[in-house]
Amino acid sequence: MADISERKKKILAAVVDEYVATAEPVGSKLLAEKAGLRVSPATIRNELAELTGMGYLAQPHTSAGRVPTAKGYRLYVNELMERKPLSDEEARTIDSSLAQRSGRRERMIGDAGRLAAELTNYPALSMSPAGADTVERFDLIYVDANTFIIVLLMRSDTVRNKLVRLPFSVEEAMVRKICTVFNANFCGVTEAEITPSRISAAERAVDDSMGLVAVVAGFTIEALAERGGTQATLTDGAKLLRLPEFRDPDKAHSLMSYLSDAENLRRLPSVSVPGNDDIKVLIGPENVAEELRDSSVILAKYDAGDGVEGLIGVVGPTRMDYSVLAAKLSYIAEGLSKALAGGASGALPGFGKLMIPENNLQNMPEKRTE
Amino acid sequence: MADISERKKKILAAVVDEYVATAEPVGSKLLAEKAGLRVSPATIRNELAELTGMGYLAQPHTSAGRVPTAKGYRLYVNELMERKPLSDEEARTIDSSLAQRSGRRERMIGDAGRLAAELTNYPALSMSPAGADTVERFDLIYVDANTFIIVLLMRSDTVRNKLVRLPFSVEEAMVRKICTVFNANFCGVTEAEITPSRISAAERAVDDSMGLVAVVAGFTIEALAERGGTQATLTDGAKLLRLPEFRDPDKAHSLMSYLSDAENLRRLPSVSVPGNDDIKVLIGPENVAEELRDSSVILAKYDAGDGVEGLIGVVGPTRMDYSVLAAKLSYIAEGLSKALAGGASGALPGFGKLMIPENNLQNMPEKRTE
DNA sequence: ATTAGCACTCGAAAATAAAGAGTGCCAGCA
DNA sequence: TGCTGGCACTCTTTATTTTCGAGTGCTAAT
Repeated sequence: MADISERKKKILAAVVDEYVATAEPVGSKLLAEKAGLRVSPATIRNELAELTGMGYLAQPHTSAGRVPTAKGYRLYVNELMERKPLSDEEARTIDSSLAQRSGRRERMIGDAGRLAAELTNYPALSMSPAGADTVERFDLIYVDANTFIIVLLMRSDTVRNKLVRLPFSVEEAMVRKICTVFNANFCGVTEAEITPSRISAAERAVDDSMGLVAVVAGFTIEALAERGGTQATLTDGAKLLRLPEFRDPDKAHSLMSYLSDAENLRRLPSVSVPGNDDIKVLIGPENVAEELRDSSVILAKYDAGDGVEGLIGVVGPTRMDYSVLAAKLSYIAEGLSKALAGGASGALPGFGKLMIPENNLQNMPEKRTE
Repeated sequence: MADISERKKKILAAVVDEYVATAEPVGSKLLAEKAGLRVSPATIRNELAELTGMGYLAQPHTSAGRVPTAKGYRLYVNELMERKPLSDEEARTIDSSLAQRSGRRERMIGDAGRLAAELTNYPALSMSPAGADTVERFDLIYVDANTFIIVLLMRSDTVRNKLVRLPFSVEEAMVRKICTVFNANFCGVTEAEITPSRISAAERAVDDSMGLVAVVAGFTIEALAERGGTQATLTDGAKLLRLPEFRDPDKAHSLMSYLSDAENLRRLPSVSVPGNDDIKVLIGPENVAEELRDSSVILAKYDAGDGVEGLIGVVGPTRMDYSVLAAKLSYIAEGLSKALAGGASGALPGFGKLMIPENNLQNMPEKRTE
């Protein structure tokens, strides 16, 4: 890959930059002007022909300008592109947006996705692959004779709960006993380890003939299963339609349908690609899915705490400004990591910010500026 | 509106049916065959001309067939269309899909949306306008010296919680005291009623100098605000792109962008229209938003319990099969009402179904058949 | 009132023509 | 050997024209 002249690199970079900006195949004449080289179009043409032969460029038809191939983009991303730093203003926008909401973790991740979509003008996707979670502590709140609440404090510092209404009555002591048993036997346990036999054992231990233990265990399993799977969401898919490469409704439809299934999103980042590890770029055919063959995905890692890693990124055509997108996404990911570390699990969340008066005086729910 | 001959009605209905099916303007010859009338195309032409004059039909250009106007659709929806009952098979599909998931309320509503989208092949929207909620009961779970969990049991039978980590330590007694005070003073209270003065009073009552009361109050406000607003989501927006009327990418973009803002969705059903009250049909220009001017929305009411009403529906072009869509949506809405009433708040949720073994043996999360 | 007949309109699709951008290659020049 | 200007050629894009046909509105006859 390094067996490529300096001048060719410069030309390739210029082609990519130009094509990314205009979406039109770029020709020798334009390059002669724009690329910093002081050579004639004819010379450029020779170089272009060679680059095409090497597979970095392609031409839509015999008599058109050149367009980068996936291989061309790959080289560009790995070696050529200059890492553009964010403008101060953008950095500030991101900082403040992320600082604003120190709410629940899921919500912050969702918000980060929205932010990414807004800032990049591409559909954003956000994933939080919670590693196998476990219950840290069980609480059963006895409400009345036929109502109690299950509260699970998870190792991931999230809390799950469920209100249970019974068609018969139980005594508070019973609820307490169940709680104790669960805390003794099901803390730190993974989903797979909640076996029917262990449940029966617990049932015997508390002398439960009414299936209460089963209810609590069922909910626990549910909570673990939900946390165990990666959450993946797409924000603002409509933004695709603005792009010239998706003016063909069939293409747009195929891609958008594909992306609207969360299952597909989850599978997305499974490919491994050369290059930086904090930011992952999947270019066109590097994607496994047929539907993504002429689209690219840029993903940035963030740290969701406890060593769990999430991803936030954008989807778009192969023709994207990888350098600025990568910069923006890294910055967002970094900010998100900090926000999650600082806010959600560390010190008292937004202690200064959550104070009542301000919060309550602007009491219209969910006012977002867009 | 009733000043319209029986034959005209028949013809109008035929035009609508045909146009809905084919998306092509329909002409006199076809109508002469399809509509049950035993008259010649020429006669039909006369009638068509009159219907056009009355504003029920329009022709795209001088020499094309007729297309229903919004007014035409309105008449069709209100008087003409035959309420087609669902096929047994469809009914069964819906029943079983809804019965399957007896999870949390929000989840069920979301699932119903997905079901609607799948069954109708249109983007679905689901809204749950929870009326002003209040807290029924506060619980503070003391975890360790600098951690506790806030658990709010709401009147709507949902539970909200938050994990609080403190940068200093508190005693269990203190947490208990705060809990007592909140239960005494903030149960059944709306968001607006949580005033700074009441909070200060509570702070004095428990001798809180560290802002713990403020944290709990802040979370309470947040929970109330969130519940108070209508939740609205769109499922499967990509389905729009399959329709001929959205082959124009600009149209598609405009509508999809509009729909991807939840705020817009919330505003949607504010118009009141003539006709049945359980199912609401907004036809083209009856919609307030510019972006919806040549689209229609069909919404069915469901009962989310406690007299709170939600909506579930679909969005599409004005050319939709209102009768079958209305039927499907009513059925889903009805089923959802039952499911919510029976499962979530009534008896023990899915007592038989939630049993452990089956649930745990198929332990791959979220396997949905699609 | 209904119908057959017919001239007419107007869009969609097909056919044709013109324009333009960019290439590849060759021959000349440093 | 590498660069450059020149030039013929290719192939898309766009515009223009032509053709075709579906559907109408009107009139006159039943």
